[in-house]
Amino acid sequence: METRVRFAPSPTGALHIGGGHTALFNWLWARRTGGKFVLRIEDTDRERSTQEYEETIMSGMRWLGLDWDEGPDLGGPYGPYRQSSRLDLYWENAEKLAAEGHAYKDGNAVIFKVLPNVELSFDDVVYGRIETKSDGLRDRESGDLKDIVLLKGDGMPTYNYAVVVDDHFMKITHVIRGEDHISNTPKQLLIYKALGWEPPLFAHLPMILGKDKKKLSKRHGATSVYEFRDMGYMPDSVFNFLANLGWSAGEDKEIFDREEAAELFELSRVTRKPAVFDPDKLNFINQEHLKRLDPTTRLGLIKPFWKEAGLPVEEYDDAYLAEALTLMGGRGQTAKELAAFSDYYVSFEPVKERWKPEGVSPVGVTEELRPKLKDFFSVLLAEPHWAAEALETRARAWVEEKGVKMKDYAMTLRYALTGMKVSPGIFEVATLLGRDEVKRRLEFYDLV
RNA sequence: GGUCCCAUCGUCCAGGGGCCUAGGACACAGCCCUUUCAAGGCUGCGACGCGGGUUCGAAUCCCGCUGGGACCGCCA
Repeated sequence: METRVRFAPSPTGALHIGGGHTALFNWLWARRTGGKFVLRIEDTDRERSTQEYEETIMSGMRWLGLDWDEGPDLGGPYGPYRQSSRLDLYWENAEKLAAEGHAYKDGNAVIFKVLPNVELSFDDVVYGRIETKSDGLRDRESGDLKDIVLLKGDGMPTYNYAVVVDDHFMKITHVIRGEDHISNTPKQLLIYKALGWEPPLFAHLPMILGKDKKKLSKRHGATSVYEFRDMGYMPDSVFNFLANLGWSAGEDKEIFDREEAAELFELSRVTRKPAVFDPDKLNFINQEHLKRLDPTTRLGLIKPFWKEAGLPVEEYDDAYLAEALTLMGGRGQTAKELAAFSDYYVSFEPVKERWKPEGVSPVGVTEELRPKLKDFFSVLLAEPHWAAEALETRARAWVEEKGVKMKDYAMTLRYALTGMKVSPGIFEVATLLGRDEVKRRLEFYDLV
């Protein structure tokens, strides 16, 4: 039988990390088994659901590379895929439950009667056997057995009811969702039972917690996938990072792409312990993916951040800019960081803003030192073969002759060209910047 | 309060009776490389929550405790 899984967000906010994690594992399982991944919108909360959020969630999923096979935009054989368009189905089956005595009406609402001592144990694909009875479904204060609202006063179904009806009619084979739903499962099982339907397999996923071990929320800073995009994280990295939460590819493999993950994924390897979101690890994974990018892709990623910083990106050709980024090597953990670290290739302005004569490590540009620096830079600028190796050879010869330290002069050059105390090899930087630009920058600081 | 779930380095994972003096990764520290910072290489720091069993042997199985978490909405 074909595997059918679904991700069923309610459009009451952007796609957050926890939702992305759930969607990702569903996607992985669908791709691994060659099955179908269904997107269903649970918009039964009329107050909070909006069309905008629905679109935001969908584009968040697309950004992560989680494509679905059936959904409100694509349609499919078991639609419609928006709960607000499936009301007849909910009404019909609620009516049936009421007619058979499983439910009763309370005004417009239809409420499922919970009987004591009903066996509701089930075998969770990741948690194993979960033993419970209907007796556990008690009210917080009164402690009485609590009936389950099926249809609300406004005619909309509740989550626990709609999810059963939809999963059944959409022929979902595996319900893969967060562990916070384990305790909802018995209620749903009760409804399956009353309706005489075969329940799907359940596979619950460990929660993602913040540093304080509490369920990840806004308090923990960035939680929507878009915030990560805006901070300069790549979708491949966020995907990779999320996939490693509650699952491992095995064999110490932790950097991978979607295809590899889809090939290796196994529900049986999903862990049960809640996972703490570690931004350091995300940074590392992002850096790894950043390093693996080809120059063109990398440039496409960095450009927006340069532009955002107000740099005249259009004045340069792509080959030059790509070369600059190649020179940057493994520096920077996010696109934003890499863009900030490499602004001096695109403009002299940020260099000027950072420059302080005394800021040059370790000695600063003192008037006493200036003549020597001028001599050094003049010699460099006079180098006929404008290439990193030739410049370095020339510089080494000069410092050796003068009996001074390369570091003092290289650092001043670095600072004048980049406005930073750290950069790739400064002769490489100078080479790429070109003789004219190097001269311009040095002249500006009266260093040549 | 009730029900359920979970428990290996600070964090993410591996290990599921002997291969474990517990492995990898992030982070952290140090060294090498070096004109600086990354990258890379090497080294170090660092965990089976506690107590009982079962067993020749337990991180691994069982029980209890403790500690976390989730749910108990006409929210999803």
